[in-house]
Amino acid sequence: MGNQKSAAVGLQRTVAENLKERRLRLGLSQEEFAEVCGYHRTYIGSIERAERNITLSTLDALARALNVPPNELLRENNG
Amino acid sequence: MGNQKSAAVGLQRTVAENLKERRLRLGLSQEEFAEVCGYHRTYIGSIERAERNITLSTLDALARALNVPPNELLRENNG
DNA sequence: GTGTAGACTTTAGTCGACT
DNA sequence: AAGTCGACTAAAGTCTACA
Repeated sequence: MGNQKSAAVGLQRTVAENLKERRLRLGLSQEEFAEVCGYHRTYIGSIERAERNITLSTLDALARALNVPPNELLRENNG
Repeated sequence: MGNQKSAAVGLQRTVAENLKERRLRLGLSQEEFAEVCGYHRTYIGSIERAERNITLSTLDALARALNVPPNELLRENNG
């Protein structure tokens, strides 16, 4: 077997879906949510479009703002 | 409340502990494991020392090499 | 209220050499 | 077999302006 490096687009999509769903559940716009977690509006948008390969610290900040454990954002909701 | 940005050292430690434990369980050295997942030996070492704020793609690569779901590496093992 | 594009700054990730 | 120190390249993250 070769190495295991990948683009991890799947994980990006999972985070994107979970983020959007939970943000809307809180009744927040991207703009409002961005302010809560301290990121720029356009950056939050690009994460929700699964364009971003975010770091642990960003994942943590999103999770805190959503009031969920970080690993929750990586959970696939097939149901 | 202000924004939610953080250094996420807690998450880094969680990943570090899970990675080391599972790598050892597979009977692999850092060097051997590094080759499996396609990263440099010194980089894997620094992740295990919780010095690194890794991205989703790296988390994914580590998880694949360990044959566990990515969110497993973010799970705190207090028990 | 969101998407896109671009220029910019910071940091993740690479690697060799020595301990 | 693992840690540390750099120097380097690639990409994360910031922000403004316009659609």
